[in-house]
Amino acid sequence: MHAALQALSDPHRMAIVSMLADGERPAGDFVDALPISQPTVSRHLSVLREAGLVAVRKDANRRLYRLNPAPLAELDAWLSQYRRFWSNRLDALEAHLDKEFPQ
Amino acid sequence: MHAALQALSDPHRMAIVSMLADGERPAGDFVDALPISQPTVSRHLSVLREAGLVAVRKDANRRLYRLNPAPLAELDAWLSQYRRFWSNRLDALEAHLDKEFPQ
DNA sequence: CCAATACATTGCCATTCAGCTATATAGCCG
DNA sequence: CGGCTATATAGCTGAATGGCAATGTATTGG
Repeated sequence: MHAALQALSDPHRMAIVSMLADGERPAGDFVDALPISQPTVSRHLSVLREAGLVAVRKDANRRLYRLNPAPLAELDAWLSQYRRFWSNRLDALEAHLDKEFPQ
Repeated sequence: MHAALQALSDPHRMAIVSMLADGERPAGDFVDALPISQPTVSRHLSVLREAGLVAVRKDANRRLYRLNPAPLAELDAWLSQYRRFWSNRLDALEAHLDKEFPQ
C-alpha cells in the first residue's frame, strides 16, 4: 500500500485516479484534462500502473485505463485504525455490521 | 489532503504516524524505532507538522508528539468515493447507519 | 555554573522525480 | 503504401528530497 501512497502523492496522478472513479477512459482524456504534456501524462500513467492502481486494455489505437481498486482498499484498511479518532458514527456502524454480516 | 498524502508517502513518516495511533510519544521514541539518524527523524517530524498530521507539546526537555487526525479524515472522505469498488459490505453498513443515526 | 540530555537547525551530498522536446511504435483510413 | 492519430519511450534538466555529520538551543540535575 506504500507504493500506492507514493503514487497518489502527486496531484496530477491523484487527478487521474479521481477521473477514473467514473469509469474507463482513454489516455487522451487525461492529456486534455491536465495542464501537462502528453509524454508526462504517459509517464504518470506508467507510475500508476506500476503501483497497481490502474489497469489498461487496448482498443484499436487507444489505451483504455480503468481503476484497480485493490491498493485503495489496502489504504482504506490502514486508515481504519485511525477512524476512532474522528468517527464514533463509523464505530457504531462496524459493530452493527459485524453482527449483521459475521466473519 | 494532498499535503497529507505527500507527507505519508515516505515510509519512515508513515511508520511515525503508525506509532502515534497508540497515543502521544516523545521524539526520541522515533529515533529509537527507526534506522535513521536523530536529525533525519527531526526533519520528518517537521514535515508531518507542516502537513498538519501531528501536533507537539513541550514536556520539560522533551517534545511530545500526538496525532492530528483531521488530514486522515479528509483522506478517508476522499477514499469514500471508491469504496463501492470493493465493499458492498460497507455500503450496506452505511445504509443502515443513515437510518440508525440520521443526518 | 557545568555537564548531560533531548531535540532542532544548518549545510552538504546523492538520488529521485516531474517536466519538457524529440522520436519511436502501432493502428486506422484513404 | 502513406499519412494521420494515439500513445509510449528516450534523453535531458532543474528542483525537490532523504540522508548524514556538525552545531545550536533549551532544560534538567549535580
